[in-house]
Amino acid sequence: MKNWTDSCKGEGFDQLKRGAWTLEEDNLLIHYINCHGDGRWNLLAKSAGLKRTGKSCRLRWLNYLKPDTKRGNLTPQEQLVILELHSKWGNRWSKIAQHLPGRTDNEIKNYWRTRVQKQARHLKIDSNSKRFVEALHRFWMPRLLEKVEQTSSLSSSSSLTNSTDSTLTTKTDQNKSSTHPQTEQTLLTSSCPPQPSHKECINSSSTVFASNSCEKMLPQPPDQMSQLYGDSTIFYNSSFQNINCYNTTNINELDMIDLAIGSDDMSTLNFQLADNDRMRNGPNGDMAADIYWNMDELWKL
DNA sequence: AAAAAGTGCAACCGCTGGAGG
DNA sequence: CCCTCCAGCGGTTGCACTTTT
Repeated sequence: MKNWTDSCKGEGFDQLKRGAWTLEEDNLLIHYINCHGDGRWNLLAKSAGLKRTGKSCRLRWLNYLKPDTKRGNLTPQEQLVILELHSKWGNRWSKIAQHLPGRTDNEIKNYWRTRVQKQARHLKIDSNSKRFVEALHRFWMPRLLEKVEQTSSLSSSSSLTNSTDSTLTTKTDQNKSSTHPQTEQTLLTSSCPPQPSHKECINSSSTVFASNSCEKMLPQPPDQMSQLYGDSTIFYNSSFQNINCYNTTNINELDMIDLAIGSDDMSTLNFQLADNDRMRNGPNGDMAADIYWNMDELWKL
């Protein structure tokens, strides 16, 4: 079978450009897609006058130029979703990305490799091991939930979307996040069809929903924390031990995905300290404090 | 101040599978 | 079926930038 690269080696592809995209190229691609739509990427690349493979154009569009693509650090909510879904699905980045509106599979993959795997290295645990997953649920995710709560209280007077995107983005991210930020601001808003609304929530029994009407399906318990998150509404409880995921794009065909996390097998987790509270009382648990510190490093927001 | 090491992320690569002729 | 084209996925790389020495 001829692969993508082979199919691009024919006529007209002998002077293909590679590497970083220029402002002019971005403008060409955006303008062309605004006028003609995307798809048929090889044809699109030629028609738009881009000396790029269709594959490269597709990647640039989906990962960077497409409207509604979020930039900057992942919010604690997004990190929670990633950790949960990865524990269930593994490296199914695109599948995970479907539950994080505005985030790309590439971004999630990079997050996992640079942050999560780095933490696994610090702990000297295989990031694919059950032990590491347990560590995530035991130590990391509760802390993320705390972050969510803090964010919630801090941003009660303003929308979370705005506050997280602005306050959680480091100077470095601002510098790096876009090659041509001003171009995106000015060009990406024009003549693009609205993206489908996407909602996710985690209910009182820690259930993740992807639906257009999850609020209708679940009463909202009083002790539940909820958070507006762009087009999504996310509900968390505080235990986060069992998560069920309902993909209710078609509500009549509820697709329940059980994300139950085995929380009763912590004996395999070879940490010296048993619980979170003790871990946070540094003097009594140096090792755990180290872990805690390392995780804080990861979450630098 | 400069070099080395580390980090983060955009972009590329190879592969797979579906669609259509 | 077989072949080609294409879209999409996950893994990997290259490099700009930051931090450390």
